[in-house]
Amino acid sequence: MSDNVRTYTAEHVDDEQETESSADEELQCPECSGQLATDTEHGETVCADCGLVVEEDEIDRGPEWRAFDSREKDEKSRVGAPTTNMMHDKGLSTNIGWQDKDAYGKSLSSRQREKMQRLRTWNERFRTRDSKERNLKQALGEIDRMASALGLPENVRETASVIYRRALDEDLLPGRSIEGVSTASLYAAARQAGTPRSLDEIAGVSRVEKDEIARTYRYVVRELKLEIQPADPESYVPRFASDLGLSDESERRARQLLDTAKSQGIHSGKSPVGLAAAAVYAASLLTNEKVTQSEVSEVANISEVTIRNRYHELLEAEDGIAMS
DNA sequence: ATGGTTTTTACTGCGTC
DNA sequence: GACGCGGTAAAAACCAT
Repeated sequence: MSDNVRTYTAEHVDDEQETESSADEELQCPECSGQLATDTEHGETVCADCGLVVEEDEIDRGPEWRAFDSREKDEKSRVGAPTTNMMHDKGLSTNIGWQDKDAYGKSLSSRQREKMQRLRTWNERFRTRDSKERNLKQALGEIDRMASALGLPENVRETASVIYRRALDEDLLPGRSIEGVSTASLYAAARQAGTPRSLDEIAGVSRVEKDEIARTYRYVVRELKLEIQPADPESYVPRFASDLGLSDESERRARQLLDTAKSQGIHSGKSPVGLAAAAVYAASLLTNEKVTQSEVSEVANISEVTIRNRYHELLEAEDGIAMS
């Protein structure tokens, strides 16, 4: 059972990414010919694999037009102001008394009792479904807001929504804040999609504290059995490089450094961000494009010491290959 | 809670512009 | 003298147990 769930998600997520990128303008990267997700509609250009500029901090002014299955697609096909949480079902939901009495206070026949029991069951089902829908709506708004602030592409938001929805379905919410779980979902989605953001960055746009995000994230990942491999250092490279205004050449070198490091297993246990930052710095030295350690540490949010340690290791690994 | 590992903080010395 | 860089020791953060 749980196996089913897992494989389903994995495939589902993959599907989504592919259809997403191919639905947009088909752009293949000349360098890496990897997946290149552009979202011209929202003014974002994001390529996970190769050295294309990632535009950050863009504001998404698109309509709330998200659909999660074909049914919702039909219902939601409209443009307009986002639905607000002002719409309560205030007084509109049904309530069925628990006593087996009719309106005059008389007891019901056993057949009637059975019927009422069935009605209660169904009513309860619909009621909780409604509350979940409201919950979801709020969470999606939150996810969208944060994703916009971080300049994350559409497919990441989709994935985040899927994760959140599953968390909701599996009753992971009680005891946790909606915001916390939305943030965690987004964090997870960003990593799964290969455009990771560090916990710090995520925490910067969330209303929730960093360690709570981390806690919730771990919890969600464990409960939903999400398979999330440690972030690939290379996925940080383009962002850092463009933040520092480095050439494509440097970026290529940085990747190359990381590859050889990986092939030698230098990278295990080390923070991916640190490695990426070090690779970028090292590459800038190799191509004579002056960037200082402190500049790199600035954009990567990593200490200079770590950069130093890592980039020594990177260069050593490179030399080792060159010798043999 | 604990212990091992990694990252950060703070400080110092060296060379260069 | 300020700046970039390298190294070190101790503290803090992180992770698995």
